[in-house]
Amino acid sequence: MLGQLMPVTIKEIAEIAGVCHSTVSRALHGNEMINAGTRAKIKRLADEMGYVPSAVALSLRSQKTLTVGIVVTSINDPFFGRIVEGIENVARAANYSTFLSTSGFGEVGEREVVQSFYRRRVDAIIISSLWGDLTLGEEFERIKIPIVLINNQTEGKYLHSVAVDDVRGGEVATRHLLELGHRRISYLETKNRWKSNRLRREGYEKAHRAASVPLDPKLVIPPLADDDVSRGEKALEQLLEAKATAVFCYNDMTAIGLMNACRAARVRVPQDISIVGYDDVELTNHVTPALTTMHQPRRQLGQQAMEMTLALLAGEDSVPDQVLDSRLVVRASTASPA
Amino acid sequence: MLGQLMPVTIKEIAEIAGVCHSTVSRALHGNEMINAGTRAKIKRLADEMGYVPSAVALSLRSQKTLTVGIVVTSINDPFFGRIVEGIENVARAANYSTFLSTSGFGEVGEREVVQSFYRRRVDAIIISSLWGDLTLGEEFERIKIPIVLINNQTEGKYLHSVAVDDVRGGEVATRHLLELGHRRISYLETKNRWKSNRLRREGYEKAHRAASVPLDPKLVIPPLADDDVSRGEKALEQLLEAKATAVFCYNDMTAIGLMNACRAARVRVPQDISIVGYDDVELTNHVTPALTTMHQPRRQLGQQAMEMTLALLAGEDSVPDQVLDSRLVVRASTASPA
DNA sequence: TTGTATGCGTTATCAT
DNA sequence: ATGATAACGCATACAA
Repeated sequence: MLGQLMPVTIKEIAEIAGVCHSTVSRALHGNEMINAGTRAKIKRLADEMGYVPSAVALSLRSQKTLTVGIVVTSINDPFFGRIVEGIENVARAANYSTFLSTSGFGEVGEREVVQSFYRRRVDAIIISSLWGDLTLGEEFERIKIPIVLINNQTEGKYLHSVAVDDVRGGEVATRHLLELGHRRISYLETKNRWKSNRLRREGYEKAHRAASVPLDPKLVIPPLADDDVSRGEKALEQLLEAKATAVFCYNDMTAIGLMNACRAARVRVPQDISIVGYDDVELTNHVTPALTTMHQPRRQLGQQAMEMTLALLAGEDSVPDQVLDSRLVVRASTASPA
Repeated sequence: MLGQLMPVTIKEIAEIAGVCHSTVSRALHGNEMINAGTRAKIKRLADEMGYVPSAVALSLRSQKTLTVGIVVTSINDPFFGRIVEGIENVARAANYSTFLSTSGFGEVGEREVVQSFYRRRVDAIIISSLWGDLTLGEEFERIKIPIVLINNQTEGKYLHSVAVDDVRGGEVATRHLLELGHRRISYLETKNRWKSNRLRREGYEKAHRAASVPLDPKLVIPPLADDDVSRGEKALEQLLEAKATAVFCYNDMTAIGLMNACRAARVRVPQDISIVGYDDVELTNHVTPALTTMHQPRRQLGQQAMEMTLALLAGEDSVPDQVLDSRLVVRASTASPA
């Protein structure tokens, strides 16, 4: 049906113009000394014929593709949407294109994706999805291109990263509850992002120590489900048993699940229990009551990651890891205990 | 093992193996008659050296890049997330990679993106973002590759498309309200997607005619803001003036904006006013009351689009446009009028 | 069975 | 000022 009519090449332009293809190349590039007449003629011709240079050929020759691969666990997750947006904006402004790929949660998916990016000869890779301290290390060892991790979950030091200070985040969130007067504050853990989970819990503990409020292990609720929302929904019972008056949740979706459970059980938020989330997903503004949460600068996370990538690509010697700050957004889901 | 700066090429393997590079190529491809010994040796060598073929070189030679470009207005919009996910899954299974790019809402962004994809020599383009009946037509005219539109907003017939039946969707949503006993039902319009807006309104009118309920032009509320949510928030006053007892909103985000306004004004949903959204974004399940809405099979939309693309790429003669059905999801935001 | 040569589209280094 | 030629990495038609 669609006759794959081939794109115009400089060779074809050259033929019609009655010159050599290298002349066309020069004319189009402009920066050579070339007869003004032929240059004009060739430019006009190229325009008429709808010439668009082949990035493929350019890539082969220059050994640079001007592409970066992005891997996220799920493109649907509202958390990643803004990150990708941030990356894409900076990338586009720098004439880079982005390959997007999802890895799911398994390590296998990640290897596959990285492998595929390597075949494509992307100039760099930005990853916002590491599942654990996987063996992807070897993979990276061989692939000598810049790799930037966003909120990375590994300890490897050979990689560049931009992240939010999770310890501080957990600390600020918890302090907010302490300052409201809460003394029995729960932390609701997650399953699949063990590092940031640990850091936020560290912050949670740190805040308690700073306020000289004793920690009760019973108040740390381990993950009861895979899915973020269900995890929150299933936690209510344990929270009540532990007599918590406030909860700091690993992320917003878990907090929202918990809120659902509270509504169903006629537990009032924030009168009976205060809830703090993490991420500040759009959603948090639209639930009832609006959720108090730690705002993560997600768009900026993506932008910084891409800017670091560009710096690395430009061969800059020292591209320091970035640590961004999250900030508390107080809404309606937290209050002083009864 | 030995990580070198540049990726390994068949030439390098050939040198070490003491054979010609074409022999390596054949050995790696397997389907040629070749000495079993040398094949094994070469394969082992390639493995040891960490050889990964260059997709760039392959593309140049084969004139196929095994890539498709995706353009959406915003990657952050929950509506597009699932669509992209659907595309990506099918694409990856078929060994295609996806370039992702956002166009914003202007036509300029779209041209730019399509242009960039063309330079990259993508094999096809999937667009889920057309702003109007833009002049992108010429652009497509020249680019002789398959283009698949998702929920397209243009009338061009030279393009392929997969869409949800908006007329029927509007009709079903409205009928639901009519069946609940409502007689003054508003339609809340949108701004930047005039075609589907028109179609949903058509469905809205059709349902009224089918039920012999007179239409009141005052009940159709034109867009009062650019942003989806604000549009909903600003509409309440006019709704009350028009004495509407129910509202069919162009999409979920607008419906949620309206719900916010209702809460602020102490207008009870659904007791005082029933609200129906459109899209069934995740969010709708988590607002209070949970939103009744038209479910769009977004993931399937993406999958179908990519499958159509693959069919077109495979040279299939007739690849019919797809029209998917949306279905009503009744939740808590609708009830019979007082 | 394997080596040689060619071309994909482009830029760059030679010549002329 | 411009033409000829090589090179980027790979697959393949043709020769041996």
